[in-house]
This record gives sequence, structure tokens and C-alpha cells, in this order.
Amino acid sequence: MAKDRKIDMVILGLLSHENLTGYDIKKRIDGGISFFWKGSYGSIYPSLNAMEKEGLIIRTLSDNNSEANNRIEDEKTKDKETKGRAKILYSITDAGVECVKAWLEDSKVTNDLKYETLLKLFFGGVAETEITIKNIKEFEEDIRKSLAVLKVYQDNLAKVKDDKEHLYYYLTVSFGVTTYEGYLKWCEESLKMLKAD
Amino acid sequence: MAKDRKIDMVILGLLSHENLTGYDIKKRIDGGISFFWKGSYGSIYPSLNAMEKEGLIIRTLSDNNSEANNRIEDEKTKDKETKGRAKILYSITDAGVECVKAWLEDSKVTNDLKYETLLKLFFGGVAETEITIKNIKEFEEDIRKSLAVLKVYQDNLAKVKDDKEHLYYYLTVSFGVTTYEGYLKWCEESLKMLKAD
DNA sequence: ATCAGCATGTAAGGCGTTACATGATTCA
DNA sequence: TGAATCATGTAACGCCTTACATGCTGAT
Repeated sequence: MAKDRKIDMVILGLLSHENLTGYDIKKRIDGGISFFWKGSYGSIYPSLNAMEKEGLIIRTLSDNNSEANNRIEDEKTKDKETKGRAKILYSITDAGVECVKAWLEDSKVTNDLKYETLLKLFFGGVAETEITIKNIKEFEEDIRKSLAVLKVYQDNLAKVKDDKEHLYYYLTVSFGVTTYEGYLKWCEESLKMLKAD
Repeated sequence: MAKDRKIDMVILGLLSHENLTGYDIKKRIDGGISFFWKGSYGSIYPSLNAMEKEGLIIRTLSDNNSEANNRIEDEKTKDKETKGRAKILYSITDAGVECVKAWLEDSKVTNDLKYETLLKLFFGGVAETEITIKNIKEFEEDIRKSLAVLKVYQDNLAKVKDDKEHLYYYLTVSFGVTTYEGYLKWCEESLKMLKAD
């Protein structure tokens, strides 16, 4: 049942949208969801293998240049498609979908936040005020950049948010935009207070 | 140099304010900073022992009912104070303070956020809309409660924020208040959109 | 007398990162 | 030809949590 490894849910969730390789999954994680979740190959590939054994996902042939061939034709399960590349495309099984549903319906959640920025702020009294000001300015700059990226996502998604599938993505990105805007507001006020001594 | 174990910095930071036992440290972490950092005894005690060996902290006699006796009188270093309780009070050394300063001045930070709530939202399309609505409402309720607590902290700290020592605490708590208010705003808007279908 | 809170610690195990190892393909 | 990107995976190691083990103190 994929224990408590949240990475399993991330992968299962992504596969509920489309068939992906481990490499693709990494790209998806690094893309639109990176502001609230991260993952590395070192966790993705082992998770993929474990979930395949559990029957939550299966290897599939890639469907590029053809439609509807979600069946396995090669028992080595290495996709030979266009050339001879070793590429493993995964798709979610019914058991996998049930697993995601069960997780969604389970109301217990753990939001684990580790803000080193805030830690440094909290203990800022140990060093000079200038250090804290510098740290906040750097944080502000990072957020400003991320916010710009998120807003592009948000604008594009706003146009298609009537489609159920995109609404959830839109809401997630909006969460990022709202919180980042809050961060910037806080940065501004804090810098004012610190500069005033 | 306490490697990359962030818990070391949390402890060192707390000890830069006051002398504490491992048990006290746990309480401090669970208190005002729990919204951006967490820690358990299983990480606190080993960290304390490691840092003592590194000379970043030392065992101290508790100074209750007396002033200025920060010297060690008992080589067993178990504080025998009021009764015969085994209680180890730690204080930060100069090396420890330098360590915190070096960390504060190092501009690289890692803010590691794992929002299971957002993960569930992102993949909400797998289940019925009602599930997502329920999940958001639960998140909203949790945030509302935490915000109320934070606001009490903020109000109390606002009164003493002219004092340098308290300003940083005030700013940290304000960060929490600002972001939590943003969360609530987002919850409201999202629920509206989801209910509108 | 019992329970909550004070107080310290260890053991097992889970989760995850970094760095490494390997090799194909595509494009300049 | 060489660099970037695609693509999969392992090994070592680190950090942390959970659960357990132990025992004192103070209040009801």
C-alpha cells in the first residue's frame, strides 16, 4: 500500500494525468509543483520499482506516432520505439488510482515546513542587523523571481480553468502566488522596521 | 563544525538567548517557532551530546535562587540543585556563538516545504470535488486556530518590539501571521470556485 | 495512589539527498 | 567532435521520527 512514502503519491498523482518515464516525472516535479514539493532520482526510481511490484503502476509502450496502443508487446518491457533507446514509460493501474483516492480521502495531512530563512531571522540578534537585512533582501529577490514565474503559469491556467482538470492546477499555483505576495509584503515591512532600528 | 545538521543551529540559536535543558529546548521548539521548524528528542539529545564534544556548548549549573554561578562545581555535571534531580542545563560557548554567526553570514539557505495539503489539492481531480472541498475546509480550520495563537504572540511582542532582542521574534511571528492570513484568503476564494463548479 | 509533567536517552527504521556510474541521442 | 540532454539506476550516508525504556516530582 505504498506505506507513508509521499513520493509514491506524487508519482501516482502525476501518472493519473499522463504516462511518464522516471525522467519525465523528475521534470514535472521540478516544474509547476517545485514550490511545495521536491524529489530526486534517488527517490523516484526506487519508488517506481517498488510500486510496480505492488501493482500500482505498469510499464507501457510509448504511444508516440500512433494512437491507443497501451498494451505491452515486448516482454523485456524496455520500449524499443523510434530507435533502440532504453526508456520505461509507466502508467497507473486501477489499484493505483484506488490508492490515490484512499489517500485523498484520508484527512490526516502533514505539512512539513523547514524555513531556514526564518530560522536565521529568529536568531538574527546574534549578529549585526546588516546581516539580517541582507538575508531578507536575498529572500525577497528569490521570491520575486519565483513569483514572476508562477504568475506566468497562473495567467495561462486562468484561461483554461473552466476545465476541471486544469482548475486544480490553477488553484495550486494560485496558492503559491498568494503566499509569495504575502512574503513580499512581509519583507517590505520588516526591512522598514529593521532600518528604522 | 556541526556539519549541516540544522537542528544544531536551532539549539545554538536558542542557547544564545538563555541556558536550557534538552527538555526546555523541545518546549521552545514546540512553542513560537513550531510553524516553521520542528524537532524531536531523538534529534535534540544526540545533537546536544555531539555539540558538547565539539565545544560549542557546555554543561552549566542552574542559577535558580542565586545569581552568577555559571561555573561547574560538580564533575559529574549532573545538576543536583533543589533536590536530587538529574537535569542538564546547557549554555553556549564563544565557539558556539561564532558558529551561529558564521551560519547567519553564509547566504545559502534551503527552505524545504512539503505541503501535503497542496499535493492533495493538485491531484484532487482523481476523486470527487467534495473530497477536495472537505480537505480545504479542514486546512482552513487548522490555519484559523494557529493564526489565533500566533496573533496572541504577536500582540504581546508588539509591545516590546523596541527591544532588539524581541524585534526578531516579533518579525518571525509576523511572518507567520502574514502567510496564514494569505492562506485563509486563498481558502475562501478556492472554495468559492470549487462550489461554483 | 495515580496521573500529568519533568527529564534523559537509545534503537530501529524510514525517507531522502548527493554523488557516482553508465550510456544513447541530438545538435552545433 | 563535443556538449547538452535524455535516461536509468545504485551506494553511501545523513537526518529525523517513532517507539520504547526509565525514573522523579508534584498535584489531586
